[in-house]
Amino acid sequence: MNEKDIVRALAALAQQSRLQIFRQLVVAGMDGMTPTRLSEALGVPSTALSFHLKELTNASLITQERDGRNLIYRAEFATMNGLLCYMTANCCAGAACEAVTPASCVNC
Amino acid sequence: MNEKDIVRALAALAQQSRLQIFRQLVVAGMDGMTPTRLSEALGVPSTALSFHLKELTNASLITQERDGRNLIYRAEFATMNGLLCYMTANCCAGAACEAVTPASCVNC
DNA sequence: ACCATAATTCAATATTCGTTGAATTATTGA
DNA sequence: TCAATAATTCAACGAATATTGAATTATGGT
Repeated sequence: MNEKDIVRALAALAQQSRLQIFRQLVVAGMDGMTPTRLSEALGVPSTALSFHLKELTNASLITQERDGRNLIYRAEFATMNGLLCYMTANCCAGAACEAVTPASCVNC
Repeated sequence: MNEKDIVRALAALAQQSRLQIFRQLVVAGMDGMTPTRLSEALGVPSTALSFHLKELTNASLITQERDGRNLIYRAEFATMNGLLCYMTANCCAGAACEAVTPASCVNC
């Protein structure tokens, strides 16, 4: 994940509706959710929802899979993890400090 | 940290120059850096730098302290940590899953 | 007080973003 | 194939963002 990917992912999350959508999908886990359910749960009109789902998909923060006439969206945890790691990288030039490093960032 | 704070922080980081500034300050740790040094290190013109520093400050991602004729900016690790926690909260409805939870998020 | 340095504010501009409603595509079931 | 459901695309608009150069404020040293 390079700088451009990180900016893209952050921009995708830096919006109320999209942050809510993403968090909803994080909670849903591997079950995922359909646009219709997301729309009901969050009160986002379907046309706006489509737009936001595309933004999140372009940022690789969510994935899409078709199941009959429904689409299932799921959070992409690998991307989220990459984001968390990037932000704390090289913290305090490596010295012990007050900063937080996500548990799984040993190999970032 | 509520939803609005999170969106504000993410928006502040969702821009190439500001992400670079923030990371530079994360690396600098508690020493911090002056606008002049940041400008030199990153090649961001001072007027744009001021704008971006204000954005990051408004988002509580960095702090400002005066030292003589210099200002010293520092990363605010507490806010960054809040951000990391927020994104993984209630992951997979609490079930064991592939998601990452930052080490210090027990009390989020 | 004066000058130089440090940094910010202001005004203007081009670009990007979010939302809405209408129209369109895709899939299933009768 | 026809109707219904699921979801997306398109066009249009107002609002927010990033960048630039010029002007301004604040501080320290002589």
